[in-house]
Amino acid sequence: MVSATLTKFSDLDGQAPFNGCQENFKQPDGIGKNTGRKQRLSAHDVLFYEGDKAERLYEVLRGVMMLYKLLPDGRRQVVYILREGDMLGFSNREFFDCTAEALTEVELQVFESREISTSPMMQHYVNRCLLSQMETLHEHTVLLGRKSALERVSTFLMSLVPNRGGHGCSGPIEEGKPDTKTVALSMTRQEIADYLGLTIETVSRVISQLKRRGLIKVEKQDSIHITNICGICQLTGMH
Amino acid sequence: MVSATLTKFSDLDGQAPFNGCQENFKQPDGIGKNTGRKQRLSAHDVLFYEGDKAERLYEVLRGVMMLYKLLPDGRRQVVYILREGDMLGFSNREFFDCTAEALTEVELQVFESREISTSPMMQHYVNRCLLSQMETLHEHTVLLGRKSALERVSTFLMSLVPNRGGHGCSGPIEEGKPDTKTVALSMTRQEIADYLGLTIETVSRVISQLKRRGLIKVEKQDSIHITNICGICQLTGMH
DNA sequence: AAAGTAATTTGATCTGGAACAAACGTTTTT
DNA sequence: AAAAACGTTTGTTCCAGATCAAATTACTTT
Repeated sequence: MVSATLTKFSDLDGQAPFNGCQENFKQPDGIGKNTGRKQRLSAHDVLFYEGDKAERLYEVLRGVMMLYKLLPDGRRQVVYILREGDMLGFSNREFFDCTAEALTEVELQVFESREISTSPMMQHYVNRCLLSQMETLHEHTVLLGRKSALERVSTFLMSLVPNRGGHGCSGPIEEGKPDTKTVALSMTRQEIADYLGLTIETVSRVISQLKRRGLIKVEKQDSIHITNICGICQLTGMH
Repeated sequence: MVSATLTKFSDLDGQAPFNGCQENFKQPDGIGKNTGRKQRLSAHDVLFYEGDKAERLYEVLRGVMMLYKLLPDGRRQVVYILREGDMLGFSNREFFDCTAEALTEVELQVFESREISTSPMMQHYVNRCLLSQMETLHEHTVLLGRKSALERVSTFLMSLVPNRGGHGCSGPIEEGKPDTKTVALSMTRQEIADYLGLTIETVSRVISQLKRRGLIKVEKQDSIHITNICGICQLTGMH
């Protein structure tokens, strides 16, 4: 059994003791853009398109990415947001079912698919990763299927507060600690709208409403200071 | 590498050649309701609740189940429909994130979690299973976030037509073969509504509309004869 | 088969969020 | 620094789907 505390896939290489792992994973980076094992992306670069051949896995070392799907008429749904430590590039079939695009500058660790399938340890790690993503997707399904616009945006904001994302804000806050946090959205209003199943206008209106209610302050367009985390939390529909 | 054509987890036991598998999986059933390795459920029986301790995996051998989540005020979202060959009971944490309920009579194969984690072959199978569920969830995310009621119900009906569920109905149909199929919903209107993020009334109205348009015939409440599969397919928003 | 119960359909009205439109900020280009 | 381009906010109108309310149909039970 792999330790439950592992949080980085790329840390596995040094220790993977059994089977597979014919190659050494960590390599010096720098040979151009895709240096064999590391890759850099600028904001809005596409890593792969839906329908592309799936032959590599990636781990986000730095930055934020999104997975999305398009309908033929151009409607878009962002299905997942990937942050540091998250993996992407899994596929059931030969081809990707989503497009992967960078939201910010991104640094990736690159793995060939066969590197994974020959190492039980890595497979186990991938498994945990999939399970965690599945749980997030279940939560998001509830958001899209059953929550109001106010609840959606509040849930989204809470997901950006470390350690409060999932089922945070249970009960009153520790004495002395201010119930306050500045979060980076790393997404435009359009991207947030496409993630939350809303329009850009509705996202903007809800943010304005939260501002008016004194729960948040918009510092820069993509940086929000939450002045009352618990207050936002009460609006997520989960309490 | 495990053969890509495996479709049943419970078939693995006979062949699993390496490691783990200290026990023989298939056992005679019949000792009461939960016979160690098999389990039967009646329609609307709950297999496990959200928050229950997660220590077993299940494979659906017969029947249909659903996974759902509830909000504190009673709103429900069905997040996944499980059919023959599907697995459930995965969990990232110690506890289940969803409730699992039978929609019809169900027969399950039961596995202890540690049986899985000690067999790389089974882990690999579980992995494929997770990836397939992930892909379905991505599709469903698009449905919930971006599709109209008509598109949602049409997509749902198409998912019940074997081999046409995902990206079916590409181009014209083979000569001679009638573009027709009777499908069992195995769900009430309320369950369908909670799956599609709609109300019971909207689901009913869309079904009536499809009936009026001559695309389907409602044979029994939960049995629908699709008289023009291609016609329904055109309404899914994916063509 | 009749009575009772539950699920579904249909009708009428209401409303949250979409769509359209314009004004306002912010960043980039020249 | 002015102009252009882009993203965001705010205002107005509209409509798809929710909500509320019966009526109808399908199952159970007796």
